[in-house]
Amino acid sequence: MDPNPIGFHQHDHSHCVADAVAEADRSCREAGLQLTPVRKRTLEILLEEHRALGAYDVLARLAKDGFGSQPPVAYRALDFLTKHGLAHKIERLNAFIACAHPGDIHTPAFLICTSCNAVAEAETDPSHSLLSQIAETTGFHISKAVLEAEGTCPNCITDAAK
Amino acid sequence: MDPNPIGFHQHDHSHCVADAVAEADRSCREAGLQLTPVRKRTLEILLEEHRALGAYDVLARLAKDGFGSQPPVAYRALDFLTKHGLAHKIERLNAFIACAHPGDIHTPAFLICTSCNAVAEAETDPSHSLLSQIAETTGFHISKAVLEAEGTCPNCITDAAK
DNA sequence: GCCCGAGACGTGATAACATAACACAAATTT
DNA sequence: AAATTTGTGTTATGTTATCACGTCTCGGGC
Repeated sequence: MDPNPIGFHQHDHSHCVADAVAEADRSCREAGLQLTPVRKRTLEILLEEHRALGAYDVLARLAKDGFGSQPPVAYRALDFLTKHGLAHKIERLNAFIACAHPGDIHTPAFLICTSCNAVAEAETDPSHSLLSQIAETTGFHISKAVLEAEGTCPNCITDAAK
Repeated sequence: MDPNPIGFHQHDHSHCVADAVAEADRSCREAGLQLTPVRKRTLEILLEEHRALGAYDVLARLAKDGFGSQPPVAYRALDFLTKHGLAHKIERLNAFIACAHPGDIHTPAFLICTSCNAVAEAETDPSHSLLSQIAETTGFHISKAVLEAEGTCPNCITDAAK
């Protein structure tokens, strides 16, 4: 598997974890939100792995770092992060991933490679989206959208062709 | 809650269950698939309820009708139905619903009302979809897409305004 | 200073969702 | 007749998620 699956290309993220955490720190302070130690550590874990992690994977790491070892510890931290746009839940995988575009207003769309398990977050323009159109014609008011596609990423397509 | 939430409007489906089952029967025979008693009954259950049902809800009904009472019984029947386009899984709800457009080639999109729990299946044109565009620009090959929106349906918006 | 409510965290317990592994039966193939 | 495939049932277990309760801390109001 691709060791650093970010949008399906190699990437050195030795610094980007720290940068992203600092940015999260700043934006939380600005919004009056508490990025507490468990929450911050949870975000770091997601950023370090740079892939979709199950809540129990996160929990195991948190426990190893001296935080609580029971499921609610992980779920509460993940709820906070997802609620405030710092992470997303991939419904198809029952897993969580750090947001690739924090701060931006966006409806995230995910591309899940079933070959290498990489997950890429694509930026989307909400106004053009299919779901928005449907909503408009039916009178349905959307509060949250889930857009996820499963398939094969460019890297794995190339590999398979060999 | 809306007693007959089909696309968010009232609907008499006293006959449509039988019709849909007959149609499924026919298409399975044509495709060389076995619509066995458990599978057929599972489809009927989904059609009768006309809403998203958890696998264990389905299982309880199957057991009451004399079929097996263990989870695999329901999961296997639901797998068969979803695999062959007779039903869909709503990932956001971990629940299953009968397909509203069996036979058509379509990427289903769902509108989930968080107020009355109704789920509507919208027809979509795969070629226009947002995900297709993303796939095209990134070189990702999509095998399956999940499109689900949560929000408030027209009926509940009207009710809330009163 | 003290009380109090809100928010955060930790715990044990349990609920809800899903699959693995195996036995048996029927239908089909060899 | 034996082997293979497909379907159904069972037991057991694995995985994901929430409930309920006690404690601590931090701010604001008295």
